[in-house]
Amino acid sequence: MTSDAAPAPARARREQILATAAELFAERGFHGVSVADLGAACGVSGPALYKHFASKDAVLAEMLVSISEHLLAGGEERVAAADGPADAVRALVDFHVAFALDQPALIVVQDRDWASLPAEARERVRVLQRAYVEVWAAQLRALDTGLGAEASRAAAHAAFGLVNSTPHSARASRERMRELLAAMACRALGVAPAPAQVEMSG
Amino acid sequence: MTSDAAPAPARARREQILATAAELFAERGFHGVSVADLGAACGVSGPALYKHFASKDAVLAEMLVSISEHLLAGGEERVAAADGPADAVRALVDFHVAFALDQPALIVVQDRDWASLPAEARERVRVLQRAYVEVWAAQLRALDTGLGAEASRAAAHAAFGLVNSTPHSARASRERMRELLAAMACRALGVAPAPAQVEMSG
DNA sequence: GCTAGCCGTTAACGCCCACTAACCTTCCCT
DNA sequence: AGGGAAGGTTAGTGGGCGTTAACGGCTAGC
Repeated sequence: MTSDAAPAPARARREQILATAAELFAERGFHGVSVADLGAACGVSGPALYKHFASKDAVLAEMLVSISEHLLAGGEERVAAADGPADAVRALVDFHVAFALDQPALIVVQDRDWASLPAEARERVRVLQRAYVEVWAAQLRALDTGLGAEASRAAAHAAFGLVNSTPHSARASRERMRELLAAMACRALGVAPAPAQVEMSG
Repeated sequence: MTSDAAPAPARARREQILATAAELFAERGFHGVSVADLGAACGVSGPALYKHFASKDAVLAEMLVSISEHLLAGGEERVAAADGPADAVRALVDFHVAFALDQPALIVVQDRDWASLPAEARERVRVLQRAYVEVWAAQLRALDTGLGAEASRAAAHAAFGLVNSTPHSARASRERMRELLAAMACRALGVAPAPAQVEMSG
C-alpha cells in the first residue's frame, strides 16, 4: 500500500507529525489542536504540514486507520496462533493490554475523536473496529456457548473499556499495570489468567 | 447554592438546554457543537442561550460538575448503607451500571470533554472524581488487604472503563446489559455478583 | 553549473463561531 | 393600568483556524 520509493527524511517527518499529533490530540482533543500548534510541536511552523498531508483531517484519518488495522491484524494473528478459545482470549487480552500500555495516546484519540473523521475514513475505521470486535466475540462465544451475538460483542466492548482505562490511571509501574489489567480482564471474561497471578493482589 | 426564587419556565429552559447539550456534545463533541446548533435543537435560536448561561463553557461546566457530584454522593450513600466491603462493591457496581445505562450521553461527555472545561470547573470536577475513585478504592482495599493504594485506584478506573463501555455497544436490552456489565465488573473486582447470575450466559 | 523538486517560510483569505448590542414582546406585580 | 424584569429576536464584531498563494534555499542529477 505504501510506496518505498519516497526519500527517508520525508517519511521521517511524516511519522514525526503523526506521533506528535497523537500526543497533542490525546491531550487537548482534535479540535483543541491547531495546525499551527502541531507544526510548532514538530519544530516547523504552521502550513508546513501540507507538504506531507492533504489536510488536518488526513492526519487524524491516517492515524486512526492504521491503529485499527494494527489491532485487527494483531488480533487475528493471536487467535490463529492460539490453542483453543480460552488460550485465544488470554492472548487477545495480553495483546490489547500491551498495546494500551504502549500507546495510551492512540487509545485516547481513537475513542474520543472518531467522530471528527471525514466520512470515508470514519466508515473504514468502523468496519475495521467491528471486525476486531468480532474476533474477540467469536472466541467468547466459543468459550461460552450460551452467549448470544450481541452479548458477546458487548462483553468484548466491556473488556476494551476495562483495558483502555490505562490512560486514566497510569500511575503504577508498567509491569504491575499489565498484570492488574490482564488479570481483571480475564476474570471479567471468565477465563483464568495466563501466569500464576490469580488473586488481585498478585 | 441555587436560588429557588426563579420562575418555573426559566428553570425548565435551563434544564432543557443542559439535557439537549448532553446529547449533542455526546454525538459531536463539545467543539463540534455551536451555540447556534444548541439553540436550534432547543427550539430557540442562537444567543438565547446567554439568557440562561454565562457562556458555552458554563453549560459544560454545570453539566460535568453536577454529574460528578451525583456520582460521589450516590457512591458514598451506597457504601454507607452496605453491609461490609463485598456488599459495598456490589452496591457501587449496581449504582454505576444504572447510571451508565440511564445517562450514556453524560458518560461520554464526561470523559471526552473534560479537557474543554474552564480551569476552575476542571479542577472542581477533578477533585470530585478523585473522591469518587477513592470511595471505590477504599472498599477494594478493605476487600483485598494486599492491594496497594495505586493498584486499588487503577482497579476502580478499570471498573469504570468496563461499565462505561455501554455507549459503545448498547444494542442488547437494558436488563441484559445491566446483568452482563454488573456480572463482569464484579468478577473483575473479585466479588460474587449480587443475584443468582454468576455465569456469563446468565 | 544549471535545473528540478522537496521542504520550508510568511502573508493573506475566508469562514465559522462565541459573544455583544440593541430592540421587542409578554406577563407578573403593585 | 403601567412598569420592569424575563426571555426572546436579528445584526454585528472580533478573533481564531484551516487552507492557499507566493516565494526561497538545499540538494541531486544531467
